Amino acid sequence: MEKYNNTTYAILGILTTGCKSGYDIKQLMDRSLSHFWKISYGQIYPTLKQLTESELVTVTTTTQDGKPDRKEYDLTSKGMEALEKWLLQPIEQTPVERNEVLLKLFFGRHQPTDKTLAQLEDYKQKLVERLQTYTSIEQAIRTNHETDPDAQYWLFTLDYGKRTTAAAIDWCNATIKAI
Amino acid sequence: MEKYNNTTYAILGILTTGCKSGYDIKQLMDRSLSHFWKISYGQIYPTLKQLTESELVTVTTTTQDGKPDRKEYDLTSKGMEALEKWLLQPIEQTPVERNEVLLKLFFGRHQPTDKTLAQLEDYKQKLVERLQTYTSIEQAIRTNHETDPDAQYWLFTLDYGKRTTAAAIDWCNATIKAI
DNA sequence: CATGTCATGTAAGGTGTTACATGATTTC
DNA sequence: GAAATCATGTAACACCTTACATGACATG
Repeated sequence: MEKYNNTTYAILGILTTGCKSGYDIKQLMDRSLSHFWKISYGQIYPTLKQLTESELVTVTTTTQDGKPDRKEYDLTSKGMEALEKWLLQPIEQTPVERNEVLLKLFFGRHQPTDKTLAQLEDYKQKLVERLQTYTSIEQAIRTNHETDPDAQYWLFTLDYGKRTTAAAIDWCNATIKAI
Repeated sequence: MEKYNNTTYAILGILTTGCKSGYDIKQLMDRSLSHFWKISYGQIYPTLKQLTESELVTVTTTTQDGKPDRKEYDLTSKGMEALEKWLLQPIEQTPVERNEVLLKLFFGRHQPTDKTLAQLEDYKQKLVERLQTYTSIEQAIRTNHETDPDAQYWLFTLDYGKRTTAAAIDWCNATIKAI
């Protein structure tokens, strides 16, 4: 069995949720996975093509009136197997999150203090907005997917985002005070 | 003035701390910036070459007895200006941290519960180890760089790592209970 | 005598984004 | 009439890691 990268498995996984087209996949990603996995069309379409060639998915073109043609993708049993196998693989190593704010703060000595503070305030605001986004997503899942068997897991991942973001906001406040 | 990527500025910044060679830069990165910025030699050496060509740094080859030759890089005034200018630029957008654990958990419905729990336990352990690493780095900074004017800022970035990691550990515990 | 440290560098390949191209329909 | 939504796709380029190549000295 070939090996694929995580993004490919993400697409495979999303196809189990009812999303069928490249467009659908992008929608769900932006709405529900965006806080820990984000990809562009430039990745989605070529990956779907590749998955079709490897026979992990099949494709059907459907015509709709008033809307453009769609290509609908469905997992094959081989595709489902590949997904399940990947899920069971242990996670190698958590890659480092690159943080531009921390990078600049690391060299904060070469910057006027008021600029450093302004940057921290700005970052804090972005984090607060992010936290609000998470709350919106949470609401959306609770109302639109109440009976969805996936909902529970989706809320777990959201909770992660909420907790770590809240911790980052606390850090902003503490650091602003300390400077 | 040309534009460079953040990694290039990271290298420029590290050159202000007393590190002078590519090897030194890698050392400091691994020891002090590794929790929010990590790069390989495959990036460092070509970047130093490029910075020399752009005249942001100068290079001197020094011979040492018992050790290989070293190339020592020094910031030029043009280089220092570029660094300061970059520090003042506002941060565009915080990129999304890709998290394989969350990605798999998102599709947790297709995995046996005991496997999901095992993965969370594993992740938790890695986070605990990471927290310990941060504490070691903190100790190292407090003892080796007590009088260093950079130390304060380095400790701020470490505090970020500690707080967000602790929040992630809390999340692990809560999620393990909830499943 | 094997491993670790010090030290520099390149080539190949993977991964990803951005910008562009195309075009119909619906909503304000 | 403009903008948003729906929908697919490619080419160019940016960025980065891994593996390899080289070699001396020090430590156990």
